[in-house]
Amino acid sequence: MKPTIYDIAKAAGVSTATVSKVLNNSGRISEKTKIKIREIMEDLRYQPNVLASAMKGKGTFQIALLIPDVENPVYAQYLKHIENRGQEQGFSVVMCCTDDNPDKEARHISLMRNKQVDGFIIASQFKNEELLKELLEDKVPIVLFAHEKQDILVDSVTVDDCFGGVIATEHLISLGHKRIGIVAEDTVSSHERIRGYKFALQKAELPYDEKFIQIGGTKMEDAEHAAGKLFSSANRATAIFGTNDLMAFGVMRAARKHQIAVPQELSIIGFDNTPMCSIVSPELTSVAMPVSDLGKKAMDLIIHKIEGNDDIKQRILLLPHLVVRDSTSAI
Amino acid sequence: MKPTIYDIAKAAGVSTATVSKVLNNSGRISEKTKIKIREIMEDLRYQPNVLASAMKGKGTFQIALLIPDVENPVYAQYLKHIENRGQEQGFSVVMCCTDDNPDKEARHISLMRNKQVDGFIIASQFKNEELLKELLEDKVPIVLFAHEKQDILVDSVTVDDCFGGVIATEHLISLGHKRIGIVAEDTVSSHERIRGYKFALQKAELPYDEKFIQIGGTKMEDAEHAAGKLFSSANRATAIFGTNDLMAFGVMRAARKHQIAVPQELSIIGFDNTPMCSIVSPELTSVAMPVSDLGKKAMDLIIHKIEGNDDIKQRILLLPHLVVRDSTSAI
DNA sequence: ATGAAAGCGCTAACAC
DNA sequence: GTGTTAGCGCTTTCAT
Repeated sequence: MKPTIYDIAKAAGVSTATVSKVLNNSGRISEKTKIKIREIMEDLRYQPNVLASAMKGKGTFQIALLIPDVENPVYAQYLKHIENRGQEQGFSVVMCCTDDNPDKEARHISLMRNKQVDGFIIASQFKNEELLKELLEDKVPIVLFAHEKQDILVDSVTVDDCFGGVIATEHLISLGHKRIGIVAEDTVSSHERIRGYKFALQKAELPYDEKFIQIGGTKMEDAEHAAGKLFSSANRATAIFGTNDLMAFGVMRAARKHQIAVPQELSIIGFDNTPMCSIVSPELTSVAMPVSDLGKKAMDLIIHKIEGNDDIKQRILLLPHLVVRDSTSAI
Repeated sequence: MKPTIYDIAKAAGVSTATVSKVLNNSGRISEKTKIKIREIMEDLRYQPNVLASAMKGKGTFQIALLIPDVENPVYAQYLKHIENRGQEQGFSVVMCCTDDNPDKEARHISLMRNKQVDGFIIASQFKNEELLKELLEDKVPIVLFAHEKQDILVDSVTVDDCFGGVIATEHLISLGHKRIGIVAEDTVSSHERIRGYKFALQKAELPYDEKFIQIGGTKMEDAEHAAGKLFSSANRATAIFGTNDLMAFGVMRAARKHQIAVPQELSIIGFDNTPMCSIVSPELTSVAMPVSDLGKKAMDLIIHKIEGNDDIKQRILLLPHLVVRDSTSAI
């Protein structure tokens, strides 16, 4: 059997209270007994049972991470860096894949509460606002990751999508492009990125033209199709901003089919800087989120809340940066 | 405060034992009280505390999954399907990224044991055989995933890499290729795949030639470089088998640099069938593991062990299949 | 500086 | 059918 504090106490000829105190180094214990107890713990290979201590209110040191789909490299990155920081801080992360399905979200949340995780990092859309509010009311530590709820008082760590749209567009503009198309999926983030695009155009005093904007499905095929439309119009765009890498890959594929040379005849830029960017040819220029910092911030913030600092709510917004590769060039 | 069985018991005018019994529907309880108690639970939104029940030996319904790096799409897939099956069976998965670092492996294992996870699915190399044996001795439920230890008595769920090598090679042979190169990383799986390659050659009575085999680093650049060597030799290979997709991408890139047309002048086949296969151009033919089944089997097996069936050890070997795309063609 | 004891929320053996 | 009760392994007042 695994030894318990009782075994240690008995072996050391002290009470369990004393053992517990050296374990948490709380209370006042003489150096001597402290050392002795530590030795005995080593000898017996004592490992405290986190469950028991959790039951006394110390927490499980686990947080639940809700994401739609790990297979999506963007989310895999989130997970990686969140887990990584958790590891450093002694917190484990329990994976909850939601498939963007509100029922699954609800089930996971409920299950995780029963399992007494200390908090939640939510990186899925989380349509169920009722549930979210309920959690917030129950003072469950929550951090929204990579998308905020504009209308709810909740902590969040996100990337500044609008700014990302700005730098992507400015990069293209600086290369001399004036007719810049967009291929986007219909999500909040995408719309923010498009907002940045408009902003940059305006700043450069370039006209904004609806016909350059294609908003559609989330799959590469959707993007491919959308790009096709963009190509067929007269006076077509010389550059296209895909609001995520997958969109951009769809555009690349369409260009190939239409025999349009990238980047000579068409510049393409993506968003997310997934590992695939350097695998395709030409390598894809993309806007990179500071995923590692995002993950770190999110974990730190949730721990902060777990430790009882339910002070002020905060929205942390990190800035993305540009990674120039071979898919963009001067006109 | 969250209600406990006590609250339920009091509200129903029964003892906690009765409540516990309807919770686990064990023992004999009259339909009437059963219904009544259930109602009260609903009303009070009672949620059992898993920790408390775990302390009584019922388990935490958590399993720890050790993988080297989630960012690698292959591992992300494993995670996805394992989590998925866990969800169906009421088990959560705790993520442990090891970076293939034995220290991290050991730390995770120790931490997870303190947190009382019910079992481990290990999908990282796990160099630390001492530790593994120790766990096995302690009767900790363990399933090795995607790589076995030939010399240790432990359950495992893996794909038949050798067979994968066979079908990849046979595909190439059936297309008329006779000089087939290999670009591989130096891992157990890769060597198995190469073994399959040799086997297929032999079966087709084709000569095996050392000079076609390049074994090197795990990065795409390594593969690119290795492919370069393969190209420079006289009477060069007409097809190359990359023992995983990344290797194959490296080969594709080298081909592009050397102006060798794929698949017209060179057929390329990968292994793992990662999502990237359909993003690159030409789309990559690859050997696909039945990841979903693998994940399911692994989860089912670990649950089986957790439930106390420490009967016989088993090695489950699933067969991969070929996914033909555009990177391979007749000579 | 150390210990006794109560109890976290639940389960299960045993009693009635 | 239902209740009593003794813990699971730990923490934490409150005594001493």
